[in-house]
Amino acid sequence: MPMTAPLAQSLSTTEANPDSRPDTRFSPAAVEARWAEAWEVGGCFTTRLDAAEPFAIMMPPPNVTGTLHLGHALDNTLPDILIRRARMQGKAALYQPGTDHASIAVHVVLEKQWAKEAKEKGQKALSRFALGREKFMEQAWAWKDYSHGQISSQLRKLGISCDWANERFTMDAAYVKAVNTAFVQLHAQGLIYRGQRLVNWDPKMQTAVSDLEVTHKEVKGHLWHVRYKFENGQLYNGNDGIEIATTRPETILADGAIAIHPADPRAADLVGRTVLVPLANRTIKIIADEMVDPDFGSGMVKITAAHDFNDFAFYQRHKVAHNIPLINLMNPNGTMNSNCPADYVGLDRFKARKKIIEDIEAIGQLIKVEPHTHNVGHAERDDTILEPYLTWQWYAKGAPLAAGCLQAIDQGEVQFINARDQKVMRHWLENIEDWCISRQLWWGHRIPAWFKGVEGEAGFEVKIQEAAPGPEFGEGWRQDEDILDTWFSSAMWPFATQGWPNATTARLAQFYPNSAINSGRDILPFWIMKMLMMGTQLMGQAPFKTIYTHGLILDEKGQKMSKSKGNVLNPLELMEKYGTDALRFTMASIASSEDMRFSEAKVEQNRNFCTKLWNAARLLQMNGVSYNAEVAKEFHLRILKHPINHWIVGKLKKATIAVDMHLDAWEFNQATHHAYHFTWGTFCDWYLELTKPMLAQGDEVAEETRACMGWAFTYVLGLLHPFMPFITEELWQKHTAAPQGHFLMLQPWPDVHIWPIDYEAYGHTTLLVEVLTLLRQARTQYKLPPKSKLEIFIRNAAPELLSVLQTNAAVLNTIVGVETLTPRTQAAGQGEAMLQAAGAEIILPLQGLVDFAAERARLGKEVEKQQTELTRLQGLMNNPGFTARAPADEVAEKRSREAELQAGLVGLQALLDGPYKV
RNA sequence: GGGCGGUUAGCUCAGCGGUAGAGCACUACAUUGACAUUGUAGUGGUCGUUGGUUCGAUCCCAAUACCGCCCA
Repeated sequence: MPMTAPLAQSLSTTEANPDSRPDTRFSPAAVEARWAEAWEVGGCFTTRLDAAEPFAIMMPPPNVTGTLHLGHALDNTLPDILIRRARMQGKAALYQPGTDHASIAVHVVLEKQWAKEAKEKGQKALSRFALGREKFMEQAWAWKDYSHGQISSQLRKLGISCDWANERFTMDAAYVKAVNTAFVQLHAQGLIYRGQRLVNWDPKMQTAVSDLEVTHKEVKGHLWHVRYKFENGQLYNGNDGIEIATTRPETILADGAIAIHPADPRAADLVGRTVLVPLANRTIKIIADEMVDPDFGSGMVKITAAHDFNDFAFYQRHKVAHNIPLINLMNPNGTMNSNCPADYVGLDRFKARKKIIEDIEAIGQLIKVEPHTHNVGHAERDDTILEPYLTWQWYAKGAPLAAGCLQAIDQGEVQFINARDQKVMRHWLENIEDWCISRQLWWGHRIPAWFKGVEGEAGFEVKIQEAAPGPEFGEGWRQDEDILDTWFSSAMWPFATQGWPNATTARLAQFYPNSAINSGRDILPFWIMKMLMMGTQLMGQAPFKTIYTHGLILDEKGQKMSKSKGNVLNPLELMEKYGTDALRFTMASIASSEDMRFSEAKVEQNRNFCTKLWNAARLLQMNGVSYNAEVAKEFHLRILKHPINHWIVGKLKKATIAVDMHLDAWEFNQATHHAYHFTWGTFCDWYLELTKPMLAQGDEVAEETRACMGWAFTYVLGLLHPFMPFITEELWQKHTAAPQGHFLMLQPWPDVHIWPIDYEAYGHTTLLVEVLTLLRQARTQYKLPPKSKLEIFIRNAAPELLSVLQTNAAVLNTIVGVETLTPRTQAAGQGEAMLQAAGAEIILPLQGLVDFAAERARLGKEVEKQQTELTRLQGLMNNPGFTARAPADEVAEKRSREAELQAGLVGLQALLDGPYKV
């Protein structure tokens, strides 16, 4: 007989067509696209700008460098869960979307593209300098449009509920205005200055990068030992010169001094003498300084102030006393410049190194070469070996900006979800250096500074202002060619997105400071610290109240995901295969401040969870249960009679409280744990099983149960909605009696605190569940045929236990096959098994089914186990320290457990000594 | 060299003062019944080591070993 006929009769009125009976599996693809659009069209994402309590989080703006990866999925799912809950709680929830122009990263992307295209055509790769600034910017904007389109469509697919109407890009006109204003203000406050010093220079991109963007890597190189001769063939202690070891021989041509440790025994003899720089034939002084490590190399080092950070510091200490030259040997692209002898001019820095070694060897001054491993700075973005390089740059003063942040932290204005972040942040702030904020790139915010004359020379002038200097300032002004570090603009994200510097915008007043910020721990110093600086300085208040960071997503083997390793998982593919809800739930369930191992198996597990939920809905539907807003509204908890219905209300309340508590604490993994186990383990495995016989009764119990099930499931959907928006919306809409244009997404969050709970009824059901569990165990253990029926007895049962078991005779029958349950006073005898449950003895007549030896062994083990626990408890009770000092409920609890064990042991022992005696 | 973490079941991880939990894996049984993307039951751990605090320590403190990340 086909299933559909009887089913159709039991369908709820809203689902009259039998053909629309849902399949046993949830098909996410169509459903997701439909709701993503309906929510947006239905205005669900629009931020309330009324007096509601604000809850604002700024999206960490993805770089417009391509498409999103799993890290983005995590970064956006977590805040979206809180935002969706806040929206349901009736708050003015704002998840501020937007993208970051990602200056150097976009430069790298474009250059890679050109290199690829050129290779295909067999041509030489284009450089941005050949293209020119204007054409370059056109290409960059085109790329931005492409990447932005990808990103926003992916975020929509992820179900991220942000206020798209207010989306921002860090290079929008209004944002540019904000950045310029910030630069001018910070300069006026004396926090930005121009300085000439060594920077980390990327010769490939031809720009400065900040200290934080330098990755130190171990590189296998060499240590070249070179003889520096004394002038005119002089000898000291029989030597015609000194030995200097260097890892960078190409800088020899710029040597300005030799340094030796003052405590070095040779120092007395050598300090103050001069030596000849090989090949250059200039004389330089030997100077004492404690920076030298006497145990490294030859114990003396050459000083090349324009090409080494330590040497530059040495230069600052000694330049006045010793008139040390500061020689720059390189062009911005890493080739040797005209300060070198003609033979070297124009050579690439690494070719020059090779040639210099050859030339020094040719004149007999190369003593030896040793292999040597050392740390070399690489550019984080393009992996080029960086060059310490002398340039003029703009700097932001670290210390005063950090002071404001430290004050905000000290005063508790900002809370760190992860205590360690506060330690790390303090460490950064307390050891801060000035921040190089200018970059010699094009894609970004051109610095609002105007120059006249040659920098470093007399008559040079600078003006800091948003517009070009007018004619009243005379001719010859030019705007600084440089742009700002990307982090300068993203540091303003919490307020520049809300209308700053226009201080009167309602959004700014409502949403600043933001409620929280969320990001990967890896950008704590880049972004979160910079936002703290800008916020405290420009807004006078920390930009957010809560800081949450998470670790990195690793693959299932604990390795970093990377294209070269081929272990990258694409969120879009996972969403297609398992559904967005499964991916979102997985993200929340693995969220951690530590690095997280991600695996497809976890997504699969959560896809199964979706299937479970889907089929639970099917069961309700097949039983004529409606679950929707109307049912929920008309349902009155106070009129509930049946203890099992009271029980599920209590369980749902407990689960919701737990989910709320963990979400408040940003403990997403714990929140999903409670939501998952309540839904699957309590609601589906127990409640939906317990209610089957209740519904079959067809009386007022069935009626009440049907109503309660529908009510409870409505709230289960609400509870799960922030984690799994699509499937929950689909199920809710499928049967909802709510008017058109209503969404689960906008339903009130379960307000469980007003739910009355009948704890007595709840407790009785707990007893019932305990008995059912024991009987299930017994059925397995005694290998009872699955469909066999039992006639059992109960002894020493408390009246409430007896009552709940008798009330639920149908449940006992359906779930554990108990046909009759009869109280009796006689203990278990021959051929009977005894189970201890809820303080009573349940007796199963199992004539012929019990292996007496095995049963004796089991009971013996049980006695042993209980005896061990009893002994421990008795020890505790005899310990006056415990009874006197432990909390009273703790003592009372142990005491009652002790009594329970004692009674139980008597029963077990009686069985062993009586019917089970060998 | 400095800073910050981690070490709990075969694997991945929760828990964090009253001698331990989940998912996966594994074992047994079940399957016309919402769901085999299933159900029921079970196996599996001296919570890295050593001290200390405490009536009581996986949990707090200290030392130590190993592993990891960040900075220099």
